[in-house]
Amino acid sequence: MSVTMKMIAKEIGVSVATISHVINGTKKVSEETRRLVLEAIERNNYVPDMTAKNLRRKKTKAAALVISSYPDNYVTKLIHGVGTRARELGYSLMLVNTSENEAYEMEALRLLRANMVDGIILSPATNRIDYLADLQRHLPVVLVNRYDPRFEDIPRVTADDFQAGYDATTHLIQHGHRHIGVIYSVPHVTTTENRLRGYREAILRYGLPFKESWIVRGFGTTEGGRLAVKTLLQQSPEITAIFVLSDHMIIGVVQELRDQSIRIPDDIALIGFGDFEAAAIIDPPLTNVSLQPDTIGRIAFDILANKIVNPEYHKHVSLPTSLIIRKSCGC
Amino acid sequence: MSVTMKMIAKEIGVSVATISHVINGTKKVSEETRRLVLEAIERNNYVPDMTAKNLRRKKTKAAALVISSYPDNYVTKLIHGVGTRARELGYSLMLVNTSENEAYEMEALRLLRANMVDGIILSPATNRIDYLADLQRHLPVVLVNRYDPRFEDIPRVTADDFQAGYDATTHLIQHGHRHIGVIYSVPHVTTTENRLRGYREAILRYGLPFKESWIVRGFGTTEGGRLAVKTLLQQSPEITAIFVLSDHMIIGVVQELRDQSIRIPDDIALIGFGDFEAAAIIDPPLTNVSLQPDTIGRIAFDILANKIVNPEYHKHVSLPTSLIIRKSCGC
DNA sequence: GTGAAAGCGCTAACAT
DNA sequence: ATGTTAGCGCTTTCAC
Repeated sequence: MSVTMKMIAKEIGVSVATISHVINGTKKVSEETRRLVLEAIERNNYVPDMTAKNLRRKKTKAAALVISSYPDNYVTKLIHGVGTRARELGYSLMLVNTSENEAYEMEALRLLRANMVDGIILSPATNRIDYLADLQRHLPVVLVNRYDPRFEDIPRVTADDFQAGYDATTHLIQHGHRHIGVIYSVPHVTTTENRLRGYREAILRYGLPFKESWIVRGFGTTEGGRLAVKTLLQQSPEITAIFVLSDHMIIGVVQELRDQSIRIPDDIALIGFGDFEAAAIIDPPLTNVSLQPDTIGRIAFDILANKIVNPEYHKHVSLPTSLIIRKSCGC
Repeated sequence: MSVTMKMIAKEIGVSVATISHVINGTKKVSEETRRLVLEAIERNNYVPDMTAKNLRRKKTKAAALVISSYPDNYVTKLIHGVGTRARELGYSLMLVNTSENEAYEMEALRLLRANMVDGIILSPATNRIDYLADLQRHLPVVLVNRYDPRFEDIPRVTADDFQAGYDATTHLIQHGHRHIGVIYSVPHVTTTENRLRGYREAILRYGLPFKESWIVRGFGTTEGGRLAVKTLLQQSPEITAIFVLSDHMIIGVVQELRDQSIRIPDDIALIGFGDFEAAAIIDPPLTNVSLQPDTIGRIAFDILANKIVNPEYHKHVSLPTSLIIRKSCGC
């Protein structure tokens, strides 16, 4: 059995109230008693029970990160950013990976709603997050990456996906490409949609043709990238450049092109989304849109921490992206 | 304010006990009342308060993963494995990254000891984990990757680091290398020590020379790898092959060698530790020891789940590794 | 400066 | 089959 406050109290003949006060510094306690209490705590190796504290205080000093994605480089860094900032601000972090599964997500959210955490950072599986409007009334929520444009009052922090899509596409166009394919992985989310809008905007701007068949969906893994590019090249052999929206997929794309003896960037130029360490030493070095997921995570947690204190707090942040130019684009 | 069981009870004129029983299925309740209760729950959007439940039941159905490492590919996959298995078994997961900081680790463990979780999976910052002997009496703990050989009764799951080190080194030796360097990142942990033992064993076995200066420590990042290889080559120019013990560092190593126009594998052969997606398309493709961190994570959670139910449960698992042979070793 | 006691929202033993 | 009630270990008013 664990030692409780009551036992400590009895042992040194003070009240539990006093002990609580020296632990939390909630009231003045004489130096004498204070020492007595501290010693007893030390001696008994006493640790206050969190479950009791949580129940009584109606807060847990914990937050949850509910993320819906394959464990790629992007997500990894996001988790790291959130986790680090959480620790810095004295919060514990619950991690839920819902693997792009909406049912898991709703179940997790339901569980978290039960006062398990003081707030949630969520990267939802889809844009349709009506249930958030309700959840939000109970619990501070901040969205990362993906959001529902209809709910302007839920704070969010994202990369400027539109601009990133626009910039990457423009870069390809400036290299002379007129038939640019896109491989994305998750449909019906703002990240994908905004990047695609940027892509179309750039194409439109330069008066280039646009074909639905140049946009292909792939499973967000290496193998998924491989398959997707195979499909894309088969149905649209006129393609000379591809914009790949996930860091794991582009690896598969490179593998497949290589297997087919298609040269990068000579035959097909490539730009990826989400930079990662190895990109620089891949053959050829990959040009990527850099997203700073760790910064997104840190900022998201800061916003959450604010919103926990002040539920009215509300802020959107859209972070600039940058194009890390290496060789795969033809530069 | 949240709706409580009591309110539901009053609304439909049954006792809280009954409600608790229909929710938990702990006792037979008539179909009639059951329906009544369920409807009221639905109507009021009632969710049982976890903090109260946790306090009363003295368990949380949550586990913690305390990990002490840079967010490299290895850790990412480990987290994924643990997280997935946790969800499958109905547990929530708290994630604590202690960034190789022993003070953080102890603080986190202290917090977790306060009944926050039912068990802990820990990858400790160092081998000296005396405090674990005590912690373990309060809370089920299973170690991953790293352990303290003196505590045989703490369950653990690791890769067979010794064998992996032995195999990788042997492979290099068979390619004719006689001066093999090692770059590691974290000292005083069994992972590093066992890999190093494997390295020495192989060298001894083949009657090759051994020099302390061939073993160099680097910070476990890309930049750390860069610096370490610079040092290594400077102080021991006779080196013709390097065994790099972390996936991020080897990227820096490749970058640095390339910058110095040192050819891989002709001038320096390379084997890395911990395989990752991009390794296959790096120039040259990297030969790596494959570790299966996700499997380690899954197994660790299974052991923990067992130990939570039966504190006597006790098991060590050492997983086989394999050498993924590509080009950087000279094959 | 210190203590008594109520009560957070549940579960489970016990009574009916 | 259902209800009553005593806590779980803490925090926090209120009294002294």
